Order: sequence, then C-alpha cells, then structure tokens
Amino acid sequence: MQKIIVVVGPTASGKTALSIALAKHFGGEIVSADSMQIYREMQIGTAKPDEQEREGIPHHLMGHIGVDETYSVAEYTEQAGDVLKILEKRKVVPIICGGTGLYIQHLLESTEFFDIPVDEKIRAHYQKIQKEKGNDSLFNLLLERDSALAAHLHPNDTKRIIRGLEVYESTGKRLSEFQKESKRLSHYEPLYIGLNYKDRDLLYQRINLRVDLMMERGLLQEVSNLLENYRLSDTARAAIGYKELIDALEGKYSIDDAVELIKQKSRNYAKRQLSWFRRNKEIHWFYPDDMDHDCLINNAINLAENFLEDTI
RNA sequence: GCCUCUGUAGCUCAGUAGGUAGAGCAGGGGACUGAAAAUCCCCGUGUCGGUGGUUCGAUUCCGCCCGGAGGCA
Repeated sequence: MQKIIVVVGPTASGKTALSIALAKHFGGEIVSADSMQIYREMQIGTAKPDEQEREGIPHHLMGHIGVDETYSVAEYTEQAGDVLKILEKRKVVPIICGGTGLYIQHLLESTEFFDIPVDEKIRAHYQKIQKEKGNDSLFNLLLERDSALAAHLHPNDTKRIIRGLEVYESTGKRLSEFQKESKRLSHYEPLYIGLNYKDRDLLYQRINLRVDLMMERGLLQEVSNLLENYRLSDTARAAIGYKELIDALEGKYSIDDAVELIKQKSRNYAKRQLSWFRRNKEIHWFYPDDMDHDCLINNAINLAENFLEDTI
C-alpha cells in the first residue's frame, strides 16, 4: 500500500500553501489534481503557483497540456497513476493537491477506470434526439437500455444520459455493469486533509479578493493573448475567469460585469466543491478561520507524521 | 411648479378583472464513473412604500404623504 497525503478543499481555501509546507517537511512532491491547472498557457486565472511559490518543490501534472487540447478524467487517472508509481519507486511521499473531486476519486477510491472512449458520432446522434424529441424521450431510451443507470439519473441530466446510451451502443454492454465491475481494492492509502472556512462569507470574501488580484496581475492580458495566439479547446475555454473575459472581449458585456461574473461563478463553484468533498467522511477538516496559519500547518504536519509513521 | 410613469423576496421584475402573491438571478442543501472550473436536482412569508377611505374583505380601487425615473416649464 502506498501512503499518499491528499489536500482538498474549495478554491481559495489555501490548498497550495499547505501542500507546499507538507512537501517541504516530508521531502514530498506535489501531484496536482486540478482540471484547469493542467494547461500550460493558463497561469493567472487558474491560480497556478509560480516558481517562487513552489519553493523548489516539484509539481506533477501541472501545465503539462496545451490549451488547444481537450482533457478528461481518463487521461488524468492514467497519468497520475504513472506519476504515483514513479514516486513510490523513488520512495517519495506524494502529496495530491487539488479541487477536482472527480479526478481524486477516480485516482484513489477503489475505482478501476474502464476504457470506453467518447464516440462523437453516437453522442451527436443522441443530442439530436434530445433536441428534437425532448429530455423525456431520451430518458426513456436509457430506461429501455440501462434501467439501473436510469434509476439514479434525473431525466434532465442529459449529459449523463447520453454517456449511458453511448456506452451501451458502442460496447453492447451497460454502463451500470461497467460501474459495478470497476470496484477493486485500492493499493493506495490516502490521508485526506480538507480545508474549509467555518464562515462561508469569509471564504467568499477571499474568492472576491483573489479575483481582483488576478485582474491586477494581468488576467485580461493573459486571456487576450490566448485568444490571439491559440485555438482554445472546449475544456480549456470552460475555465472560470477565461470564459467570462472572452465573452467580454467579444462585446457581450463590459469587463467590469465580467469581473463580477467571475466572482459569482467562483463562489458557486466553491459551493459545489464543498458538496463533493463533504461526502467523503475520511477527510480531516481544518478551518483557517478557526486557527492561526502556523498552528494549522503544524497540526496538519503532525497528523501526517502519525499517518506516515504508522505502518499497519 | 405642473404632467406622466414607477415603488411587490437580497437583486431584476411578473401578477392578483378586490379573497394577503410568483419567476429568473443571488443564497442554502444535494447529486456526480471519459466535458467535472462541466452538468443536473431540491428549497420561495415577503409590514406587496406609508397612511387614511370605499368594502364583509385592499397589495389590487380612490385620496393624501414619502421615495425613484422621465417630460413640460
């Protein structure tokens, strides 16, 4: 079993600083679990730590993808698995740090990822059905083909419904079957450390402040450069802060409105992240508004120390 | 000063041909197996600006008062 320290939490909760402190203390290396920090050319808006902030700690899976490329959990799971293997051989403690719950879950939580690539043709076909006949008739198709999957999906959840239909059509097997078979014993032993604010308003204030800071650091410039020099992939374009400024640059609304929207979307996102992470009962939560910074770091280090020493 | 429009949920606004009201957004909770910074679901009592009047009953009609916007001077 490979022991792994995992730092999770909503945006702007202080994950980066904590992960670097942990890495320094244990001679560990950081494995990012962030669906947007993977992009090489996106710096400011993704709050990617620069060289100085990294304090010489190696960061894996950060900035290793071009903005013209799409990316998904599948690639992440595979690449992160490889990185963890290498770190294990080198006897280096991996510190996974990131806010993308799905990536972390697939990497660590007993889920073998099955290899069923996207089939754009099938996808388009069902999207057309959805458009012409509506959500309900699409949902009924899934009910016929994979009722177990349909049972826990809402009829409006077309994204997942289409994925279910796509898997069935391209493999002849139900997605719910794949899901059942994907359970396996994990060979990872994670220690989850979560960061959250007791006072939600405080977290939101931090988010607002950080967006202003991003603008001061030249986010607008970064976005217009990307627009001029690259063809952004759909996944890269979906990044909060980029999407809104692109729309503003294209004249849909003012830059000021875009900035407000970015704050809004970031807050909404933080809430969704929390609802994802709260589900994981193994997380040891720390609250920066309940404890001073050094104290929090020391407590986290102590927790990790016990975890790493303890050889079960 | 006169005329017109307007004041309803934190915000933007519907609405009640008189029986005390509902959407979007915000906010809260949840879901999540190859788009996940994505996508989806659930949660709406608020002196209907104030005050008098008409009425069995007014947020709705009428008067006055107080905000706001526009027009004429």
